[in-house]
Amino acid sequence: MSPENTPTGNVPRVKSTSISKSAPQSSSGPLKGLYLRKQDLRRGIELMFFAYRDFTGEADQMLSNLGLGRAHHRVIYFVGRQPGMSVSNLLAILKITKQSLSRVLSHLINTGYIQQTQGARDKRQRLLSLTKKGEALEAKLTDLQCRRFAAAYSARGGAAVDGFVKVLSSLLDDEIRADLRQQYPDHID
Amino acid sequence: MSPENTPTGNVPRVKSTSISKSAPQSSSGPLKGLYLRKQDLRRGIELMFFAYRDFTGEADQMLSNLGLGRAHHRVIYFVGRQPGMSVSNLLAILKITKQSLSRVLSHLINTGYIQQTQGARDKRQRLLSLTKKGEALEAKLTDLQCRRFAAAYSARGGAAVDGFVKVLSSLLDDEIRADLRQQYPDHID
DNA sequence: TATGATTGGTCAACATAGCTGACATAATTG
DNA sequence: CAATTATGTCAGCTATGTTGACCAATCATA
Repeated sequence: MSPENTPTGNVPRVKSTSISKSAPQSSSGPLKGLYLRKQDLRRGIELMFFAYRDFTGEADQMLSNLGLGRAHHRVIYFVGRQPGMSVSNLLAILKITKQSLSRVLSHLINTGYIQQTQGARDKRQRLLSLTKKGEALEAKLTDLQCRRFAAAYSARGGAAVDGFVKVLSSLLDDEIRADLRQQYPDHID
Repeated sequence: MSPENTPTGNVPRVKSTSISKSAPQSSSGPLKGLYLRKQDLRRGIELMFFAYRDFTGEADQMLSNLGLGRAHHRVIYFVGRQPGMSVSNLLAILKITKQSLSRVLSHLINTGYIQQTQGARDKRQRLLSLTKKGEALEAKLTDLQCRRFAAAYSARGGAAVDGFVKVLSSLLDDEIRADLRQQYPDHID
């Protein structure tokens, strides 16, 4: 059989785990707020897993047709977001080693998606930017993901989007949240 | 390049991107809803990337101390969530190949985190469940992640949590959303 | 100006976690 | 009995992360 999906007989049913809606919670005191029940927290965990997978899935598919992977996508995305970015800046965002970055970045430069120019103030710096080809790909990939977000956002409305952004922000490590707050002037935080 | 952002400076400033809150949007028709501006959608993309990384980071660390990885965590999590689950069921949830699953699952069985029993109705099935050792690890890992969610949820309140769940649900592929709706009786959808 | 720190690159080796293809075994089902 | 299903296994490939060791150019400063 095709090993991946097609549950055939047994669909992911989870009766046994699901505590009934109004059942009191064993591990906690009284009235922690209904959204803090263990089942709600676990739903959050699972939603993150599934949503992240689906969110990246379409782009991953498009990338693999070009012989690229998700790591290339990240580089293209963040360089496109901030052209003229230095390598160390990119490393700080991605939080991977320079050896890991080197592999994908060299490939993107060799295949004409990214160009680098020497820094004016500091000549050691390689300032990265997208080529026309890189811009075209970035636009296609970002459009794909933006469409998914636009659909979700408009299906749920502004109040839901607000809550979404607030909660996601609070899931971040403090340091990262501070960075993002700087970058988005009207960030909800 | 993409017409929306273009900082052209190098610093992580995104001033040029940030159209003022009430400014009309160039690429779209009138009044698509303020949260549908390109910058808002990109913020969503980035929040997903950073939040997912931070969300998994602490557990990854704990796992690596035990010589395990994120793939093991997923298996432990979903088996813990639904004890007695069959291998094909798990494959359907994880959407990886049986060869990939085999590697981590065998390891978890050999190291005593997971046990399997023959199915009663269908003797071909291997029904998976956590051992005591597995339960202990699952509890530690899930608690870590639940604490992060509990902090975010209580920092932002029930309305925000509601929006968070709604938007994440709408980011899912339709098929997955249907599955999750079944599993959570009071799922917002 | 000499020294040390920073920016960036490179080689080599390794680990994790995905993938494909091919094949095997046992049990169920028609 | 034959086909399908559930599961496992061997072999090999790829993408993307990791360490560790070095090197070169440039910058900043004592």
